[in-house]
Amino acid sequence: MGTTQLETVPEPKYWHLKNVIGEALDSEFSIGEILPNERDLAARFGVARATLRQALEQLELEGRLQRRRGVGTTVAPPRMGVAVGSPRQNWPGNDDDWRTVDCMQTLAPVAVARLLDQDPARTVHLVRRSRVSGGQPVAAELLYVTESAVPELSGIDAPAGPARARAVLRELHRLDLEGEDRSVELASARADDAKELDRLPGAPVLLVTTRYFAQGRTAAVSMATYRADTCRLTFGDTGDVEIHHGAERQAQAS
Amino acid sequence: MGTTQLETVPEPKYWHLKNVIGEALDSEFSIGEILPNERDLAARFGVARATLRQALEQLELEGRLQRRRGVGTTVAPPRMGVAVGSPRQNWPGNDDDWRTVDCMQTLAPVAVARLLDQDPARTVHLVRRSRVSGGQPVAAELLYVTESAVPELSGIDAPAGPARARAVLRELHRLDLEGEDRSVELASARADDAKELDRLPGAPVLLVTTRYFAQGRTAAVSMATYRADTCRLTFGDTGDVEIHHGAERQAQAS
DNA sequence: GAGTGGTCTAGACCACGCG
DNA sequence: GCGTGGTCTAGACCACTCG
Repeated sequence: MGTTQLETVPEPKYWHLKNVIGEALDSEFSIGEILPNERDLAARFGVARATLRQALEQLELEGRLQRRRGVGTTVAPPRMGVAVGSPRQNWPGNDDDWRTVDCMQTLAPVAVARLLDQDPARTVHLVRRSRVSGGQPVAAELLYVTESAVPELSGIDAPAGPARARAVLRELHRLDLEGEDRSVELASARADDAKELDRLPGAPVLLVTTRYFAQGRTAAVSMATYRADTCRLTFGDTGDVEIHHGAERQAQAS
Repeated sequence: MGTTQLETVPEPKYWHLKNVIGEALDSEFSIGEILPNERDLAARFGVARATLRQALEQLELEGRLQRRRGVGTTVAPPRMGVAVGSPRQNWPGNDDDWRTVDCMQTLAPVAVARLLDQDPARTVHLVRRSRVSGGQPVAAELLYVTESAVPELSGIDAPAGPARARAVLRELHRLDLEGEDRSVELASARADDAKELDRLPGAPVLLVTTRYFAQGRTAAVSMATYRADTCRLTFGDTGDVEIHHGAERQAQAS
């Protein structure tokens, strides 16, 4: 990465900087390599640190850099493809790479109650799961299950921990899944999700909301929060993929 | 929106600010209403403008605010649900809300050539389309079509404009679509896409990459860039949706 | 304790939209 | 021309990680 002077064009400096550094990442750095620290980089490019940071933020958003406080900035590996709802990915049974955390009985937020098409005053089972892929935490999920979908659990009072969560998932799995309904949007990580995903609060995430239908009703709603910097969500019945990576930058470059 | 003092906790000011303003948006503002300008707001909350801006940026990322240079900051309407690939949404025929822009013959970027499983030295048809929903531009698409998928066009030399684009789509539509393959990831808008989407370069977008299979091969690849601030991508065969909105904030609030 | 990224400040000027 | 948000600066201090 040279000490190149920025041009004097009307384009923002941070935009140039982002492109210059982005190209340097492709040609002069390898995955996992650590960059010089922000103060040095800023001095080298002759800009204020805040400006340099604006460029790095963009590159991090695009999944090309990873920054950790107290450690440094490293070159990120290509985003990993994470399968979302191809062959009933999340419907229990395939505990693939989901780790069941715990379970409690609570009131669903009104927005979730609406998705469940249920009275907000009725309690639901709330199962928390987290998904790990390639050794990295990639998603935190809140799974809201209506009590009517898993009636056998009404009497059970297992401790509100993993055991109970597994019981709920087991009962849920007994149902015939009739369909699902999904949406994806950009959000920022809530404090607790951020912690679980090893990010700072407010980090960009992809919020995947799924409704599961069974017995002619909405049986459960999942709100899964995926790290936007490290994940590429994949859909589709052909479960191969993993072609598309790294070099896609050239298709998307300015 | 009061002149509330920020607490003296170790949480970042901009995070508090974001929450405070976010709550004010729900309770004291209506959609489309304009907020006081940044300098006033910063003074009112007793913070530097940069700090206030950090909070507003987050809210904009979450689709709750809309900021336009030279105009001001307004309260954004709830994100619109945009159907992505339920009943062959993009496969020609349904010109739904897609507007065909133009078409040219060019070399595909190597990443796209790889997705097409084709020699990067072979040219492709590149159709540009843009999608409008609710009067707003929501997506810009680059559709790469292999020449072998639409052989009838080899001899044609219509002017490289909309007419030619429509011809390509027409031929493409003749094929039997055998399957598709989709991925969604966060990206930042390239300069030209940004312009088309009425955003600044680098604005956060959802990049939807789709491979279309026909005749046992990959016939086309679409790279569609959706505004992340205004769109919620919806999937699934039950094409209703539009329940889930606004109030979901309570499900996602810190 | 040294070094990193994260937050925050108080200014300045620029680019754009609109009357 | 005025007011808006967008960019940029040069500093300061904080929170975290690690040797």
